[in-house]
Amino acid sequence: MTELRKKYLVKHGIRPSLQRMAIMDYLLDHHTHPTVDEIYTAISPRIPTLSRTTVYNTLKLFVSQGVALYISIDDRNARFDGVIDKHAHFRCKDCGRIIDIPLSGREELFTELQGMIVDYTSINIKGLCKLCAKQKRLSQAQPILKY
Amino acid sequence: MTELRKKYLVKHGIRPSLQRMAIMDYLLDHHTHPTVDEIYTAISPRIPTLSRTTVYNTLKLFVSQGVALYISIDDRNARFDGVIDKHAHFRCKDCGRIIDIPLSGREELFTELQGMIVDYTSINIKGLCKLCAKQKRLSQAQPILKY
DNA sequence: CTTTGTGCAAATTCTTTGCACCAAA
DNA sequence: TTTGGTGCAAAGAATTTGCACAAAG
Repeated sequence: MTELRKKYLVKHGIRPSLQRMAIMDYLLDHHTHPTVDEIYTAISPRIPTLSRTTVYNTLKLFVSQGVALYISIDDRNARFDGVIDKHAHFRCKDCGRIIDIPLSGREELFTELQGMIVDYTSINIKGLCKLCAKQKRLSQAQPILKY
Repeated sequence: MTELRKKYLVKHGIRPSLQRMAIMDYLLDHHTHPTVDEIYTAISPRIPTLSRTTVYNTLKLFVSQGVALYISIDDRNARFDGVIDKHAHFRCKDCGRIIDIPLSGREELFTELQGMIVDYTSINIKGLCKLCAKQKRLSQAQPILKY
């Protein structure tokens, strides 16, 4: 398990330090598109000497080596994704969750644009997620009476 | 001209102050997806008392009233667009320019996602623009000799 | 022993907030 | 004369930088 993850990093030219493994583990175990702070807070107890700087450094390295994606759907913080296959991101304006939206193939456009060289296309969708949309529908169907 | 712009703001529930008109003018005259600072720097000479706070306030108002778009393709700064019809944005990693990419219709997906309510979809593309791609091709074709 | 990684503290940058003054309805 | 707009200065938050020490090849 740990060996597998180690190999994964090495394969992408990343020396597998304790911190880097822990951060990669976190990304691959939690598909929540975490912020730097979320990662730091989660891992900190296990690696008490960990610093935010290292988390920043590591994520920057991961992105440059192509094992993580930088997601800019949240205006406040940078978010990161260890799942690197093509998919869109949906951000719910009520609960704030960021949900993966699979691309069915037809949407994988813009790999070529006359004369331009496309590296990467990101699709960000904003609105209400299923749960929040449902709650809204319910609260509208049975409005709270105001006296 | 000024009357037209005034009417445009009023139509969208925005009181047309000098500052707001100037900022909307700037957005509609420069399709460069400017940052707050770029707008501030450009307009400041004509309105010497202008503050960055007002630019922030105004852009937030514009976005909430639907006359401007918030663009998060640039990791460093918020960028804004006065052109509100659907199009994608391309950011060149060399020159940094942000270029509009028209959507041919087929790409205007994600207006409905089973159960979710979609407000807005943004498509951000990164790579090399035509000019920078050309320059790169040329420099590779005629490499500088090193002695 | 030389290169690379980590982590602290300070600095920087972008954005927001609180508040007083000004302007328009 | 009340509501809304502007702008200064300060605060806040996220990220970067400089540097010294630690670890690994």
